[in-house]
Amino acid sequence: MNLAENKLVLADFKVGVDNVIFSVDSQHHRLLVLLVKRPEKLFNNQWSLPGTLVRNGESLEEAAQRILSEKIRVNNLYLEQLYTFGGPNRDPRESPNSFGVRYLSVSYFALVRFEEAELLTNNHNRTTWYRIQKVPQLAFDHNQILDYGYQRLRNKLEYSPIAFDILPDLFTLNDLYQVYTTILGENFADYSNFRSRLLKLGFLIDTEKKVSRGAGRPASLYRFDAEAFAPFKDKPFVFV
Amino acid sequence: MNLAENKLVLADFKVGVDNVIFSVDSQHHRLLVLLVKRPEKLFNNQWSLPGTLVRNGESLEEAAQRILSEKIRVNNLYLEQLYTFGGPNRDPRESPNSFGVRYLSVSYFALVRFEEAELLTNNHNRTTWYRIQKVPQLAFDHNQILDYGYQRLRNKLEYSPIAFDILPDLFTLNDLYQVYTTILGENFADYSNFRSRLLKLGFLIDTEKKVSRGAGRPASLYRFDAEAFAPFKDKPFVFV
DNA sequence: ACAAAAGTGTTGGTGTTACACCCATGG
DNA sequence: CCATGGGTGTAACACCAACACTTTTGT
Repeated sequence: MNLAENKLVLADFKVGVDNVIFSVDSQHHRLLVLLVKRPEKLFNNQWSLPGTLVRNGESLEEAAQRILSEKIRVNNLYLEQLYTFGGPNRDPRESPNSFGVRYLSVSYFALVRFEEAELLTNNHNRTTWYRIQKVPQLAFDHNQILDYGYQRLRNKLEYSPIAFDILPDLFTLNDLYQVYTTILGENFADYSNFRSRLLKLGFLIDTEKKVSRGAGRPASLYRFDAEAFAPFKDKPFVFV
Repeated sequence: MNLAENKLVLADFKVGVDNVIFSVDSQHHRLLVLLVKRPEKLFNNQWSLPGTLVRNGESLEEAAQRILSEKIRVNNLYLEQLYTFGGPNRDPRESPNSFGVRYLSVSYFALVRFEEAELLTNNHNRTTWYRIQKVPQLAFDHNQILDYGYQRLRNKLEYSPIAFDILPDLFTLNDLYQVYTTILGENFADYSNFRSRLLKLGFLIDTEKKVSRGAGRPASLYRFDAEAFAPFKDKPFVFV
């Protein structure tokens, strides 16, 4: 078969799943992403997004769940599909003339709670949280995937209640505000209005419990009421 | 190889690309989607989204472009990736026990200008525009894909200048308003404010040319200035 | 040990801006 | 008859100020 004929032949694919897993360290106001150091020969010892290849009988989302649960133990998890990167020659395992098998990556976007997340298989620090600003060069096109995930995170934060998948069950209004400022940047809204607007919407329940963090007046602990949020589902701009 | 062993084996995929191609018939205020009647044995004569399988050396987007250019000739085109559907058993060509090859669909979202779009290969009406409300049951999971694309369309319309990929180069402000009402529904904004707000933003250029459509005062024709829009890129809620 | 100061959470007020609704005018 | 433009009331937000409750500091 010559090259011209080969161009008309259907490509055979292996499908990989790569996860962009975000978390927020509220204490230090840091946005974190989970990276793993590759044990495989290819890109050996380079940092990358945690990923795997899809097995027989496994859905894409199941593969995403599997690789996630191998790296980290969580109680809470938000997971959604991000984007599919599939140009030829994005994976060095492909032969240069595009004969043979192609590699395609379906990326997933995940949020976990930093305090509850327990890193597994952390031998020799091969699985670590990285500050988003300090992410090194990654294997494959994973920097591009990460950028895309970061953008999605900022967008979703504005209309979707994903902040509550990052925060613990009980949180102060300042905690919530801090999540927004650490992810979206300092200048996005006034705290005073942020407070009163969200409280008026009625899906934040004051538990009357108080916490003191260092000096200052103790803050009320709130929790998110998913049912009360239902009317605002997919309405744009609930937050900010 | 028994079933348990097989579960650990990497799946082999063929990758398909399916396009959700939207257009708006401004004259009749109709949102349209392009459907094709399948010539293949599988799902023969059922309506479906135009799609194809990815060939050797071809990127996903190239495949999307290819299938589009086979069905329709356009001057202008907006194209972006939509979602990847890849569960096992979504395609009847897969064997029921998930041995053998899997089929995965990367869907793309496209907008074309109705007046300029010329349907090709329209023998026996096998390629047609369908009103979104009248779409029949489609092959595979294409109804689901279409729903997802429709949702994306409505979302993007609010912050992205995609309306100008639907409208001709020159349009009246009422044309623009009609695009929004036919896609988003009647009750989304006041025409008077819609007008003045968009004009104040400065990316709509009045060409001073007038058109009379039936009775009434002639309307000014405007054109979209992409450069002047740049500052609003990715700013939420420019429109509506 | 007590009082003052400082720090943080909470609440309310004011001016500006954007929008819904309505009406007048022009071709 | 429809495009265009303007005018008014309301609601939301930015900015600012006051107050409440606690820890820290000074003597």
